[in-house]
Amino acid sequence: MINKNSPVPIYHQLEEYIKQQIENGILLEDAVIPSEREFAEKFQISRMTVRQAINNLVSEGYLTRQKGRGTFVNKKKVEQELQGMTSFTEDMLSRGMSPSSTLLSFQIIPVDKKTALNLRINENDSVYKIKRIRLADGTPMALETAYIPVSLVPGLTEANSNLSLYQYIEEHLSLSISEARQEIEASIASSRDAETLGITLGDPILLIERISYLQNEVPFELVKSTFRADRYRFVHTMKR
Amino acid sequence: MINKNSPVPIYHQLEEYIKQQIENGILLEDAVIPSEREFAEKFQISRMTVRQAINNLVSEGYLTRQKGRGTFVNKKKVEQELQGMTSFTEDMLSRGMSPSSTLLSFQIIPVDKKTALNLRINENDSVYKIKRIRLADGTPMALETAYIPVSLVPGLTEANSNLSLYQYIEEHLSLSISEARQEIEASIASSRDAETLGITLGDPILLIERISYLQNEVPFELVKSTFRADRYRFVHTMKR
DNA sequence: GTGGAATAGTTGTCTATACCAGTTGTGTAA
DNA sequence: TTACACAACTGGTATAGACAACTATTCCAC
Repeated sequence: MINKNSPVPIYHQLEEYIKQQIENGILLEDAVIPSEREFAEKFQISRMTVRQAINNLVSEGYLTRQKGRGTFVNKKKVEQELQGMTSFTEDMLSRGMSPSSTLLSFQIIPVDKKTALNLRINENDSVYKIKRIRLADGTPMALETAYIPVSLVPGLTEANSNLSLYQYIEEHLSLSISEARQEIEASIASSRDAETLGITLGDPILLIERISYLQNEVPFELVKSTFRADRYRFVHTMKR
Repeated sequence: MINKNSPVPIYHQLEEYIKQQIENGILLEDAVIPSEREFAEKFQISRMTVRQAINNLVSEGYLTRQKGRGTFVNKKKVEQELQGMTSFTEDMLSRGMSPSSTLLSFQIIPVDKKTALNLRINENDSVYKIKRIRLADGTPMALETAYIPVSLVPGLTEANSNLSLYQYIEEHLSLSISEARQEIEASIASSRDAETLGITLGDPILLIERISYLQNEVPFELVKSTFRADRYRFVHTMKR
C-alpha cells in the first residue's frame, strides 16, 4: 500500500490511502482513525511523515484532530460540496419545498458559437440541449435550458436526465462539480415566458445563467433559467 | 522577539513576527522573505519549526512558496477578503468602471422591528441610515440604503461615511467582514425609483438586500440596493 | 461515593540531520 | 559570443527521538 521507492511522496500515498478508507466506508464518520504511532509502525515510516499526511487531510476538511483523544473522520465531502451549489433541486429542498420538473425537450445538437466559447469546446461539437419547466410544490417556478457537452457525459438519455443532474454525475460518473459562476439579471416577461410560467406579459423575471465547472476547471454545463420574480428570490451566502 | 521559554509555541511566535513584518511594511508585497535556513539560524531554532510557522502562514494566505526560488509575500489580507464581497466600490472597480456616490441623507434613527431582527439588536436601538446614489463612470447605477448599528461603529459621520465603508472599518476599527448573505429579487421600477435612477416607470430593476457579518458572526450592516437592470448584472462565483 | 494519584494512551511541539529537487548566477570551454 | 557545467542557493521530503500537554481509565484512600 505504501511504496517507499515510488517517486510519489510517502505522505501523499498515505493521504490517498486514508481517503480511500473513508470512501470505502472502512473508516466511518465520526470514528477515530488509527493513531499516528500506529500508522508509523504499520507502514514502517516516521511519525512526522504520518503527521504531514494527516495535517493535509485536516486542512482539506477530511479529518479533525483532538489533542489527547485522537483524530476523527468528518462528514463526507460530497455532502459539503453541493452546499449552496444551487442546482434547482437542492435549492428548493433547502427551502422546504418539493421540487419537480417537466421535460419540454431533449435534443443533441451542434453547439452555437457563443455557447461553445462558454463551455470551452469547438463550434458544432455535440451538446445536449435540455429544456424543462421547474416546479416547486407543483407550481411553475422557472423555465430552464441546459447545455452539456456530449463528450463529458456520453450516456445521458431522456430517462436519466429527469433525475437531478448533479446526483446523476456524482453517482454514475464519479465526477463532481467544484465551482460555478452565475450571472443574474432582471428583465420583463415576454409573451412566451408569460405563457409557460403562467404570469402576465410585462411581469418582472429573474434571468440566471450558470456555468458549472468540474474539479479540473473544465466547464461542465451552461444553464439558462427564467424565474418568476413573484415566487422566486435568489439567496446566497458568501464567506471569507 | 522569540522567547523559547514562553508557553506560546515558537512556531506561533514566529508566525506573529512574520505577520507583523508584513503589516509594518518591512516585508513588502511580492518580496521574498528570508529563507527557512536564515530564520533558523537567526533565532537559533530548528528549520522544521520555521517550516511549521511558514506552512501555517501559507495556508492562511499570507505567503506563497516556490521551490528553488523562495517564499513570497502575498497581497494584503484586506484586499483579498473583500474579493467577491460585493461592496459597490469593489464590484465596480473589478469591472473596470470608476465608482462614485452621492449622499442623499445621513441619519441616526431608532431601528424598526424587522431591521432590528436582521441586525440582531433591540427595537429602537440607534442605527445609522445612509441613503446614497451609486454611480459608475458618472451614470446612476443604483439607489442604496444602509443600516448600521451605532454601537458597532461609534465614530461614523457624514464625512467619513462617504469613503468606502468597508475600507473605513478595516482601517480605523480593525474589524473585518467575514461573511455576507444576499437576497436578490427582480421587480419593476416605481415612479420614485424611475426618477432617481433616470429610467422609465415599469422598467425592470434588481433588488439586492445584503446582511454582512463580522468574524464573530455579529451582523454589521443591512444594505438594500435597487439596481437598474439595463446597466447592472449581478455576477458571482461559488467554490467547492 | 468522592477525590485524587498513577498510568497509559493520544496529539502537540521541537530538535538535529540528511538527502532530494528545482532555480539562478557564474565561470569555463567550445 | 554562446553553450554547458557546476556551485550555491532555494524549498521538499523523510528520519529518529525527546518531552510537553491533554484525555481517559483504573485503582486506592478517605
